[in-house]
Amino acid sequence: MLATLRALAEPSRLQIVELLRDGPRPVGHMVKRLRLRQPQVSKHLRVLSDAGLVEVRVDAQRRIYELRPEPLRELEVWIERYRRIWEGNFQRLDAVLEELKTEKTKAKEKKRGRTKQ
Amino acid sequence: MLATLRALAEPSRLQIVELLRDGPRPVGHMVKRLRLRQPQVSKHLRVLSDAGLVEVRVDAQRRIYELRPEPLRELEVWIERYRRIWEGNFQRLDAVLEELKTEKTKAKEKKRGRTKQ
DNA sequence: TTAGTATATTCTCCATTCGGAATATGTCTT
DNA sequence: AAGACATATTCCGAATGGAGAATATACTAA
Repeated sequence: MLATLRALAEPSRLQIVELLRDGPRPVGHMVKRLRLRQPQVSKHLRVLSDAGLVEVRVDAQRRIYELRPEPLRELEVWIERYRRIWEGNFQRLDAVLEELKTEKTKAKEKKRGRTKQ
Repeated sequence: MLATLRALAEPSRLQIVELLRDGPRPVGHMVKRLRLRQPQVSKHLRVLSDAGLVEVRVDAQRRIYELRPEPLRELEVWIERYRRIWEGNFQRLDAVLEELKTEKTKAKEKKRGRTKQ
């Protein structure tokens, strides 16, 4: 999860992933497409590979990189848990504030005047 | 998109976001939950705020932070575009390899013996 | 074997980023 | 007003991470 995010949170790597969305590609193909030199592309692919986001297939001197679905699925599942944020409302805030207030045993329930607004 | 990923790709910030999944919370609440001191929490919240992932509401001396749905929705939409990777197959690889081969005008169509496999 | 092609790795430099400590700002209470 | 409370900001040092250049590895072709 975190590994996936860290790998994706870099412009060049995100570009590589988007490129691979169209299907498996050899390194040289990406070098031409992106504004990166071959060593950087290889290094980024290494990171993506360590994160499990891509896998390699060898074809003679070529290395064909391909997206692996699992990490993206995971990420999708993770986000799904946030769905209710843009669907139902949840506001159980009062209870939490209460908890904090009463921590100092200072129950004072009279604030209605919000400073800004 | 990238901003969202960058903001989420940090352990403490990811924790903060997960914490806020349960609803809006003041800074002090997070300080107690996480293994972070108040200034670091504020700093991370700053980053999350700049990325549009959270918004603040002022309540006296308290700042109540709350998740904003938009960036997460965006992220979800982005991932949706990858669905076919774990659903349908796409393999249009041959064409790409061909393209690369013929670039040097060296049309040689006889490789059947993949090195490994 | 030698040359050529495709990709990976190493090293160095520079910028970014995180945590800690100290301090600043703003609000409440009395 | 003063002091307490909640949060934000600044400065610093250490660690991380990315780009470039040079080099290494691996396979192919002749």
